[in-house]
Amino acid sequence: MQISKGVEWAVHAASMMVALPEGRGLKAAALAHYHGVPTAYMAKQLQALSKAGIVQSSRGAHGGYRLAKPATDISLWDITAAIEGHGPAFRCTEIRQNGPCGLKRKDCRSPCQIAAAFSSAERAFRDSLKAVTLADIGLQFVRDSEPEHLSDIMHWLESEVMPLSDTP
Amino acid sequence: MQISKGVEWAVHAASMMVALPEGRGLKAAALAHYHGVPTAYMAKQLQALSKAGIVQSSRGAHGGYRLAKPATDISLWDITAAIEGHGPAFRCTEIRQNGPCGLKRKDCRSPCQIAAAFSSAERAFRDSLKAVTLADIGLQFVRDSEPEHLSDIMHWLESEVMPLSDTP
DNA sequence: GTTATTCGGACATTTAATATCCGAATTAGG
DNA sequence: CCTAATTCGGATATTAAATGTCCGAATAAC
Ligand code: SF4
Ligand code: SF4
Repeated sequence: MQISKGVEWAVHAASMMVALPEGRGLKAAALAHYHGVPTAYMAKQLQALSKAGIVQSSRGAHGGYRLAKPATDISLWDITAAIEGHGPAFRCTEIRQNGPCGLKRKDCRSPCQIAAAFSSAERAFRDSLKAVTLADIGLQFVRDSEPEHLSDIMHWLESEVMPLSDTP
Repeated sequence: MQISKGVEWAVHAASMMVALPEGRGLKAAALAHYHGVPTAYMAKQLQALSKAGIVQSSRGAHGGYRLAKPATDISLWDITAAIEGHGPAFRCTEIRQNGPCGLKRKDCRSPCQIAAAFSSAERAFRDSLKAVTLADIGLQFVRDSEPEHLSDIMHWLESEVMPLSDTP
């Protein structure tokens, strides 16, 4: 019942990419250094986002990552699922088929009330995260931050994002 | 983002206790054997339920477990929290304080939008599980099961529950 | 008081999360 | 066109957590 901390890192990295100019990217090392986390492990999360089609990667010199689609089309659930997997949190092991009063497999066609209740709770969790997009996060962040802090970030971005190829 | 399978076992065990006659109990070994799971590990889950005040335990000869309060007052969330802990699934490591543009601690008094979104999603999850009680599970189980199967269970219960002390 | 029985917490083992490394692929530049 | 620099990608260690096991403390029957 713990969410991997890689999810937190991935969300932060993706949020940073929202502010990127069109056709530019950020390399994994820069994102890791900015957030003060191990480079190789941050790269692993970006890899997962890439496989899920959330970010686009360019290899070789002047390569890096950028968002693969508009920020309004990327929800927090998309990122969470990309890192943690799409499988359900409550894993039923069908122990009702065990023991002295075990049911036959044919009597287990429909999930029991217990499994249904957890499934419903997880759906509520997912729907809540699906309602929040990276665009929302970015907008609120700009609103709530000190102008001075935003200026620092823009400055850092320019120093890292400048030398980038625009070919996809 | 995985729920321990101990939760599944604990819910099954607690559901079984709903059917117990007043003042009777079931020992850990019986519950474990009935569900076809390791005895000692099932005992561990029951221990957690006991500490959380969900079940009451009696030691010594003819000891065992019984529900500590009415089935209508025990929700699936109560059981889940007893096994998995009450802490949040999304653990914020405050990485916004790291790196070249790190914020000062005093600027982090309020949680950011990311943490707030996950907190809200978890609340939705909890509320959904809180709405389902052991009484609901028991009632639906009786409705959906074959009479033959219920008869088997009653038979087994009588053979296990008979020799029990009624002193708390 | 003795003994049989059961829960309780302390102790191994296995699995998953965390962190790291080096090769494959691509591009810039000559 | 070829080379070298650079970056991503998957395979590989390490650490933490979940899973599974054991024996002592406590209780009740006799
Ligand atoms: S009865 Fe429900 S929770 Fe139990 S094993 Fe079957 S589907 Fe899973
Ligand atoms: S910005 Fe939000 S998610 Fe990131 S470290 Fe701070 S509270 Fe956590």
